[in-house]
Amino acid sequence: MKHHTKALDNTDLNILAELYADARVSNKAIAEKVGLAPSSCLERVKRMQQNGVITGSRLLLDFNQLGGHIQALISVRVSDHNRETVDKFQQDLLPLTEVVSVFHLGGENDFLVYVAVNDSIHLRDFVFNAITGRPEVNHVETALVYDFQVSPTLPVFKS
Amino acid sequence: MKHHTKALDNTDLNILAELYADARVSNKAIAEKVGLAPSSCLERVKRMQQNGVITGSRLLLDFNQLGGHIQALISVRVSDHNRETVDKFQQDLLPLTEVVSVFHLGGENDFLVYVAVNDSIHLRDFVFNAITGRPEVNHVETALVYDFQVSPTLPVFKS
DNA sequence: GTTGAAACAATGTGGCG
DNA sequence: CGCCACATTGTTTCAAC
Repeated sequence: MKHHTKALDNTDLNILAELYADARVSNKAIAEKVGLAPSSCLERVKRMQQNGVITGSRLLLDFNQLGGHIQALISVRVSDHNRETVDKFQQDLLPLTEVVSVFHLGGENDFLVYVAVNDSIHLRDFVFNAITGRPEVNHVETALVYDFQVSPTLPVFKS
Repeated sequence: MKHHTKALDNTDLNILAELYADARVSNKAIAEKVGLAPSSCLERVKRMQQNGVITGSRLLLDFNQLGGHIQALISVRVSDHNRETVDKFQQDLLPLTEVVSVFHLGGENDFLVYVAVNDSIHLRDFVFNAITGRPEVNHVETALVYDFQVSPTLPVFKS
């Protein structure tokens, strides 16, 4: 995935900052903000998609209004840390409709699974069916998510 | 924030699913997918933004290619669970450039702070300056994030 | 919700520094 | 080589139904 490319310049980072704050902003608006012609700006965005710097975009939603009244983070420890076991866990869990995201961690817990579900019955079912039912799973701990906030600004990294 | 509105219908959910998978998809493409005229589709998207169902959109980025070679989840316990303490913690942390997102949790840990930083020196500095330096913070534990994956599909909730 | 027209944005080409 | 201007194509948006 390391598509050996030239480093991003400051204009690239400015473009990413605009898109990070609002992924639906128009190319023309970005171009104005960063001081480029629309065609040049679009060229850079396309290039960053090709390079894999930009990997996609997501909507932020109020899951509560959609019926997802419970959100939880499930900490999971597995008995076996082979690459196959780890990859399979992620690949099995990510497509499940309840799953929003999956972290693979170093440290005490191996995974953190962020889920959104209807209600506590649905949460319990999910944990039994998708997590504790797996033979490699050793330890599970579920914490309710009261609030989840995403920064609107791109992290800045020193060159 | 509960803008008492009519429930979302199935077409609304289909629109959200399209935008969730790719927030930059064009309105015309959504309209085609869900079988609506572009004008009606746009009207629904606007309505859902007004209602607060759609709260924003973000780019997904490869932080590594941006120089964010270390990502971590910092678990934090605070000594005081008043609303003011909790709100202030989130409000102080979210604007920091290293912070990607903040979970407020029930359970043993009160917060989980997801950060992306340059290197381990930067991580150590962040933890000292932004977390352990706070008087209300009781307990801190940092876990490296080896991998983070976001589901491309919207959770489905039973009506 | 739809249609259709006008305004606007995205995108490809060629030329300039 | 990257940027810009311009022309073409496609998209958004609004009014009328």
